[in-house]
Order: sequence, then C-alpha cells, then structure tokens
Amino acid sequence: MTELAKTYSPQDFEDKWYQYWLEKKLFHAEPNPEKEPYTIVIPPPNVTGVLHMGHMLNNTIQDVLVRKARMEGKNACWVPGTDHASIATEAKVVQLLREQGIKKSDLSREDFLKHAWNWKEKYGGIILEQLKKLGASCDWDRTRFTMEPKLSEAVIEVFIDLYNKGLIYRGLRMVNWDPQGKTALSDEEVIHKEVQSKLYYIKYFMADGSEEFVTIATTRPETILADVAICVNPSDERFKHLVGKKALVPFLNREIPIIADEYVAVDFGTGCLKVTPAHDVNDYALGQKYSLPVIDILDESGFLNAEAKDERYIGKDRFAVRKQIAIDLEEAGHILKIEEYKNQVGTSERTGAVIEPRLSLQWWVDMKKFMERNPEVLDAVMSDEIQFHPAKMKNTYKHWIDNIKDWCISRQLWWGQRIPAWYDENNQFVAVAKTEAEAQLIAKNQGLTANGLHQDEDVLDTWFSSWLWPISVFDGFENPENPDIKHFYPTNDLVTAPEIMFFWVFRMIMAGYEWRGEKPFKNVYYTGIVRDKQRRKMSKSLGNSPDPLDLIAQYGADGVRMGMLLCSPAGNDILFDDSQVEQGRNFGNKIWNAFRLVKGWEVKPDEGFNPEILDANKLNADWFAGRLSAALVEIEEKYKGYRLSEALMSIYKLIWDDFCAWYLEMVKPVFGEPMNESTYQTTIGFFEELMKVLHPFMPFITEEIWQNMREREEGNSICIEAYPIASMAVTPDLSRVFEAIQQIRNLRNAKGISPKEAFEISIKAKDQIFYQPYLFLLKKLANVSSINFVEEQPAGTTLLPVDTDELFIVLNLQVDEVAEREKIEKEIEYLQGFMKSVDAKLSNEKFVANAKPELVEKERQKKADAEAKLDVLRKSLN
RNA sequence: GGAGGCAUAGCUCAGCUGGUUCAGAGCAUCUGCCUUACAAGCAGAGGGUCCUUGGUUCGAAUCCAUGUGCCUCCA
Repeated sequence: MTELAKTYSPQDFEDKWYQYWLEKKLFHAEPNPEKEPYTIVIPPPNVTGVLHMGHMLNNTIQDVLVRKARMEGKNACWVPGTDHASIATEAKVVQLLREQGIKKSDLSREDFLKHAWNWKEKYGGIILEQLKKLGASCDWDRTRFTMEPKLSEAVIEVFIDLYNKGLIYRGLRMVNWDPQGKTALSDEEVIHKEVQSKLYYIKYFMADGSEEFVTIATTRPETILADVAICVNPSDERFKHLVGKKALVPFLNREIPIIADEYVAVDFGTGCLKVTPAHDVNDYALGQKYSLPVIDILDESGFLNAEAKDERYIGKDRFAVRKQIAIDLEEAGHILKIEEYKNQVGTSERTGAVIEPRLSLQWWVDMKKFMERNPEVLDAVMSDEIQFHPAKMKNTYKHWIDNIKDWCISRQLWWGQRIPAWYDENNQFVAVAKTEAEAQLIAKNQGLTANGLHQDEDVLDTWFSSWLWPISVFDGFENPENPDIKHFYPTNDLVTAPEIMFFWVFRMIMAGYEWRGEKPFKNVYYTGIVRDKQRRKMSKSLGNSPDPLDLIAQYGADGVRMGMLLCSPAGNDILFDDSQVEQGRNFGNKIWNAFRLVKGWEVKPDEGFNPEILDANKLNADWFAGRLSAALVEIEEKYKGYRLSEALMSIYKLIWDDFCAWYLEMVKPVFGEPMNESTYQTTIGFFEELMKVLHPFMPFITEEIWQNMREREEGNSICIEAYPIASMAVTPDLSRVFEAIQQIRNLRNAKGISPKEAFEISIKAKDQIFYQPYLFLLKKLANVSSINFVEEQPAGTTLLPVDTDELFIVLNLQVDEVAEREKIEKEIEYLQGFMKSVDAKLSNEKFVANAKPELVEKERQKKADAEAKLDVLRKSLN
C-alpha cells in the first residue's frame, strides 16, 4: 500500500480480511495438550432467525473474549451453530405450504418433514452468514445443528436414560396450550401480558327454584359452560347458608354444588368463585380435591366443542363466543354488571396466541428429583464455582430453583426429535425405547404381547436439545471420552441474555452435572436487553430496531461493535442509538488518520539530528511506554471483572488521548522536517501494540493497519499475534509539564490569543533541574519561544500556578486585573475550605486514634500541599 | 399478590472492604479555532442538595431503616 485514503472507509477492507482469516483457518482449533483450552459455545440462534441487535451485542461480546484468548496463546475455540426451533420453524413451513396451497393435514409426517428440511437447507444458514459480517471468529468447521443426526441421537439417548432413571414421567396435567401452534408449552415459553378486559358479574340462580342467586365475577364468561361447582370461603357469613345447596349454570341449567374452601378470597370479586377444572390451573386443583368432574369444552384450536352443549356456541372460536355469550347473558338477565378490568393474560412466546390452560397427557421431567440427584446445580452457582456476571443474577437463579416446577417436554409438533415412547393398539403405553424392535423386546420381557405397536406422535421441546449443547457439540454423548470433549469441556464463558437463564443456562448446568459430573462453563455473562432511546425493547413489531447489516454497511462492523460495547456494562440494558455507532466509526477514523500521519513521515537516520530532538524523543517514548504499561494493567483488571465496556473505554482513551493527542504531538516533526529513524521505529512499535490491544474489539481496522505498518509474511495475522504484556520500566512523570502546557493553552483560550503566537515565559520552580529535560517539549506543545528561570515574578507578567511552582507569562495586552484577582481568590477560598476540613480531621482525636496510620499520614500530606499552594496564590495577589 | 434489582451531571454509566486533591468518565451542550494526520477534527468551559426522611459513626454517595419512583422475574 502506498497511498492511504484520507478518510477511514471500512467497506474497503472488512470483507477482504474476513475472507483471509477463513482461508488461513485462523479460527479453527483442534485439541492440543500443549495449549490451554479456551472454549465458548454460541447460544444457538433459531434457524428461522435473522440477525437482530440482540445477536449483535451478544456475539460481539463473545468475539471479544475469544479473540483475546486466542492472542494470549490459548487454544481458542468458539463453536457456532443453530437450533431447530420446533414451533417457530414448523409455523414457518406450515405458512409456506399454505401459500402453495398445501395443508399440513394433507401431508404425512414424512412428507412434511421433507418440506421442513428443504426449508432448513435453503434458509437455515442465513444468520450464520450474517455473523461473519460482524467479524465473529467462530470455528466454522465445527458448525452444529440441534437436529442433525448425531445431536438428535444424543437427545433420544438422554430421554431414554432419564426415563430409566425415573426422572421422566408421563402425566395428565394442566398445561399451557397454544391453540394456534396446537401444542403444549413449558411455563417459560409463556409470556404474561397485561391487557384491558372486562369483568362480567353473572347471576347463578339456585336450583331450588327460589329467587335467590349468587353473583360470580369472571373475565372469561364462555367458560361458564364448563362450570362444575361454585366455591366460597367457609368463613364467609354471606354465603354460609348456601354451602351444600345447588345452583344452576345459566343456559344449561346444569345443577352444580356450592362448596366451601379456604382457597377463595373473601375480599376478591364477589367472594364467589366458579370452578372450571378443565380451563384453569387452580380450579383443576380444587376439582381434584373435591372429586369434581372435568368438563373440557375447548378443542385443540380453542374452538368450543360438543361438551359446551349449547348449539349456539359449539364450533365457534372462544373469543367469538365470549362476545356472544355476554350479549346472550345480558338479554337473559343474567348479567348484573360489566366492569373494565386489567388483568394478566398468558401468550405464546412463539405464536403470540393467548394460552389456554388445558388438561392433557404430556411428558415431564421431574425437576425436584433431578435437583436432589444434582445439588451442585444450585451450589456451584452460589459458591461461584460457576460465576455469574453480574453476580446479582445469583439471587434470581436461587429463587427460581427454590420454586422449581416440573418441565413439560412434549410438543404436539412434527419438527423435532420424536419421543421414543411406544404404545399398543389400544394406545396403552408399552415402553420407552429407541426402536420398535427394542420396544417389542421390552414388552416381551415383561410378559406382554404388544400388538399394533406405534411410536408417540409428539416431539421434544427444543430446549430439550439445547440443554445438551455444550456437551453435544463435542459429541460427548456419542463418545464421552473423545479428545474434543476432554480438551474443550468444560467451556469457559457463556454469553447470553438474562431472560433465558431458566430456559437454558440452568438446564445446561443440570445436564452438565448429570452426564459429565462437571459444570458446563466457568462464567456466565448476562448481556442487557437492547432498547431504543425511549427504553422500549427493540422488536420487529414495533419496527424500532435498525437492521444490523444496514448499520454495518453504513458505519463498518468495527464501528458498530465499538458503539454497542461502549455503553453496555454486564447486566445493564443498552439504550441503542446511531450516535454511539457514529462514535465507533469516528474512533476508526481517528486511528486511521494517526496511521496516515506516521506513514507519511520522511524517515532519516539518527545521525545528523539535533541532539535536543533526539533526547526529547527518547523521553517522550519512555513516557508513553509507561502510560501503555499502566493502561495494560488497568485493561487487564477490567477484563478479569468482565467489565468490557470499561476495558474498551480505557483503550479508547489510551489511543485517543495518550497516543494521538499527546504522544504523536510530542514527537511530530515540524512541518517539512524528517523524522529520526529510532523514534519512527519506536512509534511504529507502540502503534503495533495498540492495534493488538484493540484487536478483540475492532478486528478489521486493526488487521488492516497491522498488515500495512511493516512487511508481513503471507499467512500472518494480528489475530494470532501475542497480546501485549505490561512492562515494569520506571517512566518519567510528565504531569507537571502537561499541567504547564494546559495552563498556557487555557490562557490563550481565555484571552483569545492565537495558538500561533509564541509566548515568552519564566518559571519560578522549587526544582529547576526537573524542568531541564522537558524544556524542548514545553516549547513545542505550548508554543513557547523562550523559557528562563527566575526567583521573583518579573514585572508585567501574568501568573499561572502549576502545582507548587509558578509560571509567568509576558502578555502583550491589557490584563483584566480584577477578573484575574477574583479567579485567584476563588481558588484560595476553595483551598482554605479544604484545609479547614483536613484540619478538622487532624485535630479530631478520635480520627487520629481510630483511622489507619497511613490515612492520617495522607491527611498530613494533603495539608502540607495545600499550604504550599496557598502560599503561591497569596503571593500572587500582592 | 410473591421475589429480586435499581435510583449519582441533559443522556448512559464508574465510584472496590465508609475517610474532600473522588463527586468522576464518555457522549451531548456551550465558547474559540478550516493550526498541512484527522471538522468523523483541535483547544477550552459550564453542568450534580449523589431520590426523600431518619439512624449508625469522629466521618456516609458508600452501611441500616422508612417513604417515593422505575425496572425485571414469578403467580
């Protein structure tokens, strides 16, 4: 490269370098006993997914961690892949088929799956391709899919294993039913939303023909058709006389008993509860307790079935019936009143449909028993064997485990691993087995003859695949002793969103201990949720989410990565705004131009240079080396605490402020002059180190610059360069010199004096020698033409206090004496206040007695410094 | 209804086991600069009763309690 573009344009090189990295296989890892492994498994995005801002954030963080580890010489392995997303994918395929005029019900299971696989082959990899745009350094040779044969086999084996251990059972229970997806959902897949609805007050007349009635409040009037009882609190005086009597269900005139149970709250609604065991979890429990019948009036689509009895409603959707029955009840005089009411309604995470509690036969994991077998699942997190970042997430984790419920794992779908359970011709359960033949064998061994053996029609919950991910991607079920799993497991870091702590994180920990006897990861980093400026969650339906690929096209992947990470401490939501990405892009531009400056220097051997320049540059380099080391230590600390935003901010300031604003200005030759060889080399060396430190965050620009700063051999890359280590060298402290420079610049600003106009200055210093090496620097950066040392303030000069020294400037214009005095007086006032508080402390016997000695000493030092400063200022007033 | 979290500059956040050179950073704002690397820039400046009220302490942004307001999860 000879000519560098004047502005940074990431589009020119980002794709090129990504291709290069792939070609050189820099992201591929094989087990290597010589190297310390560092592993991350990606939270597999849905095959149906397209990249959104959440993915961007999440995967950028993973990439930062894995790139840093790789540069540290670890055997870094980031395993990518996707999950099959049962409901979402099946819904997509059904939709696609419908557009082609094909109904799912017209297809056999096999044919449907063929369509589904076709769909997956065609669209399933999109999101992984998008991750490449972002720079994700995944080991693509290891890409896995939760429904590929090996992983599916693991799922089936795990199911059988758990069944044999007595941890899985089949049971008739109330489940969350998605009438649109026509499947059961786990509790975690139900999203509760507040909705505005109506509370209907309905009269139920007594069966004895009297005029008496009870009033019941409900938001779901259509369910009265499934009522089997009315329940009141036994202590409720209003209804005591009615307990044991019977009431009539409106329209149906079914006689239902009035029972009493503590469950009913006296002060809620009317104090009377209608009991519909088939359509409410709590009612179901009540029904069980009092042996009440169960009348299920809804079919799998949420339409009323024949059990509803009333012809007006049979075959109609529940919401249509709700409207209609309200009108009919009103006309029939059963409605006392209707109130506006806010309540929580469960909706399906995938389809958005309103969930119906529904009684159905499903497969469950017995979580309590599981936890009894594996107490480490909780203990490991509480004891920080597995560390959560931020740690406060531990509370939530514990609370959830303390209230754990069984996990419903069957789904009434086709896309997924089919449950390996077998039934006979009467649909009686026979066995859990991998194949029909094995099931037959089991039956025989139990002395059963199983005719018409057939497999369960349902598939397993997608999370029942995902929870095995850290093990299954390394084929740890197929061959638990294989070199991959032995080397790469347990993994190091997991980066995920807080809302899937229970869906996924918790269950992976369960699986880890159950099948490997070992945690699946050492650290869990919870990202925030990406929101817009109004704190709304970014979502497709709101349309408030920018397309990450558009952003990358506009600002470059580095800019987007930087913009996202600058404002996203672990566990905090990120309020996304384009301006952040702009800041990232601007930073890229800054680096780009610094590189242009350095590359543009004409370099000549040190011989023949003014020794003053050579000496000064040597000092400059020493100073920056010190800054760099200090920053490296600081950055390392932040990494250790998973404070990536802060680490990035430190790097940002190191490059922008220390390197560009100070160091480069310090060594920059005057216009037209050459740069001396040794300083040039040192500077390039610094630049190289800076690029390495920044590389995990901004992989593309750092590679581009790194490749161009020196001759590189084919196949080399900054990706695999050694990460910089802090040195211990003692370095000059320039803070007083910088302060002097800033004071002078400040003065120019305040007085409106051009930076081009050189000043003559005098210094009254405690230690003149100190300044000697830096006079050249002071002149250069503050545009000072001459410096001399004095004992007293020369006449007609302005004083600038620098630490405890005094700086005098010859100003060729009228000084505003009054303003000047005011400023100094203000400063004196502050220092006096400061002194007072320090004195108060020092004269407080209890403080001197109780505080640590070094603290007291510090206070004394403060006092001495303040006194010296006050001295300077007071003198300047005279 | 239950559990947890949060409250510091206009915005987003730091502030570790209490101790005024810690009230701080970045962005935004304002002022002055088209100073030959960068206007995607340079040099500066202003801005906060650390949510309220109590308490513990020699000393509280920091610990405790109360109230208020927001958020998340669960029912």
